[in-house]
Amino acid sequence: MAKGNNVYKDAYNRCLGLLEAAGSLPSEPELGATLGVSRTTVRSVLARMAETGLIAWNKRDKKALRKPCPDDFFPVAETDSPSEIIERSFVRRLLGAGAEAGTQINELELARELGVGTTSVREFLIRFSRFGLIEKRRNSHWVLKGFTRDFALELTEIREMFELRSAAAFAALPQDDPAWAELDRLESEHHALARAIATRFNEFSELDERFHRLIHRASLNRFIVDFYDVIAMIFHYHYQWNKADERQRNETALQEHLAYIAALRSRDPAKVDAACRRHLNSARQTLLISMPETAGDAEIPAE
Amino acid sequence: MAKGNNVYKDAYNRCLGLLEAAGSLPSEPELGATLGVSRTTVRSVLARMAETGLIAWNKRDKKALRKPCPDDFFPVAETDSPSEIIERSFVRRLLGAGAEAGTQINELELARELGVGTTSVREFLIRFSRFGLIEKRRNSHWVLKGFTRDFALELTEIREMFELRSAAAFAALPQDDPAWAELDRLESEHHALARAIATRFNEFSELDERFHRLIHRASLNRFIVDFYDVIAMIFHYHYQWNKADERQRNETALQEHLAYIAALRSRDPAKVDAACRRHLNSARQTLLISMPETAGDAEIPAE
DNA sequence: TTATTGTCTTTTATCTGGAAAAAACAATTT
DNA sequence: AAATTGTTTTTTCCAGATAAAAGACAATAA
Repeated sequence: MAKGNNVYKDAYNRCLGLLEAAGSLPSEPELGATLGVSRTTVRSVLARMAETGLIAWNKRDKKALRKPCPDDFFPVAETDSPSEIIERSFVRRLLGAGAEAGTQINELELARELGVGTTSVREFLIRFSRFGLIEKRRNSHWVLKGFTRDFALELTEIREMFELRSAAAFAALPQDDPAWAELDRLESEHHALARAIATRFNEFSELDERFHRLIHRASLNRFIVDFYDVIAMIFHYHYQWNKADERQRNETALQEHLAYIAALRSRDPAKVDAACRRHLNSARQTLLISMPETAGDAEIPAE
Repeated sequence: MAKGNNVYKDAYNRCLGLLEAAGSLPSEPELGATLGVSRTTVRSVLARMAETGLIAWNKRDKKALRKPCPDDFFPVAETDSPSEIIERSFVRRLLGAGAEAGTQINELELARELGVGTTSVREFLIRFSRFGLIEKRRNSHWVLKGFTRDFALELTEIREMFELRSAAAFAALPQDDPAWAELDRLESEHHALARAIATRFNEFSELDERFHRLIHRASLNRFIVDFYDVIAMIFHYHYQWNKADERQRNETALQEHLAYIAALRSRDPAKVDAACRRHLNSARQTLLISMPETAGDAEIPAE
């Protein structure tokens, strides 16, 4: 037993999408670039597509012979890498119930439950430790620190410090910096979403992340930029199953973003600071309200 | 092949020290606590000590029979875990020369050169990635970002932000907080070292770390506390072979610490801020001056 | 009783092996 | 020539195995 072939399966599934849209496929290197995989994987994908009669593959020609049907796709469960499987399942437990602070984490047990090797679990835990939710006892087990109110407060404290600084840096960016064009684009997306907020409110979180990452990037500081991963992880998973008031919450945040964007454009430090503070305050409130009062009494969502 | 026995060897060596100092050894659990290992390891240590005629071990009695001689110690090279071996050697290269930004890191090659398994190398790289000096390409190699001037500036920017906030929090600590007593203790150590600075200047860096960690802890924020690990790593390794002006540098810093401590005691936010700024400024200057102008032209110290 | 020792079980740390994926190289095709 | 395809080599990813170390339980001594 060795490496799984999830990269291939995932690339294959995505390639089916491309095929359906275009009717034929580009060169191997180009395909590799768009799918984010090597040519070796691209060729495996093409080989199978030819085999199953999806395309006629002759050197440069890759014409679609028929539309992909649902059966052509690999089951999504098989397109995840062990590390993705572990992350989803681990974070779900962690942010959900039954995650009393102080609980110890057993690598072997986790590996068995999830059907992955211990190496993957270990590597995941090491990677995950930077989020400040678990801690290692030297030569011994990991300990859960818990997704507590304290954690949320510590997280938001840093976030506010970093974002205020980034926003100030953003406002000071020269007029020809590409970030301004990117901000324009994001603003239009905000307006578009605002017009259809009643039905598309669930698209906000992705926009939110792109917006804040853009701001953070203006800091030109890798530690600030990287820290946004922690925030994004928490928001991504926590709100995924905490849908209370989602629509209202997103609508408010969207309007705050628009005000924030206007402030950035004004390039007036005081206005930027005020708009940024207002938004971060409400983001903090939203997070705190949606959290269990004491660790461990949140609802666990069905898998 | 499996796990090495470096924990045992290291514990054994340290236990020889205890034996020499005390003439006899305490109970197994107590010994385990002082050495930071389990009873299982303690018993292996005792067993060997009995075998080699160092102690007479009969249940509760563990009397020294003779003084440990140099031959009794395991070679220090054998007391390091693979992960420690990798860290030292990797960081040495990284902060030294031949570490052009953009260079790619080969797990297999590194493992072979250092005589360790690839798993250890992988785990090390994952752990090390939080320092912001390397970056992973998905499904591919790691890339060196380099110990550059930019890195130093980004690092110090965060450090200053965090420490100013921590220092303010420290000054606001209630009078009965144990941190004040700890500060008193550190102050005396500073005074003691100041009196003997001519000969003991090299003891400063350890004191420096303890002092700054104490300050940072007052933030009560795990992200701030954890970030000090990045700073400590850089200072630890970088200054280990950059000894230019070490004495003068340490003497200046020591005096700045004393002023900083006095400011904290005054509990006057403006004074704290000023003293903290002064020290951080000179720390930044020191780091920048001691760095190669362009990445890769530093001297590599002999191993 | 309570701490300590003796023994047994579980878990971690690390190496190895091998398939998947990437990367490098060579041969074609436009 | 420049890009694309065909082929070979290298490297990563991950499961499995195992000795070391930790932890748990039982027996014994103070």
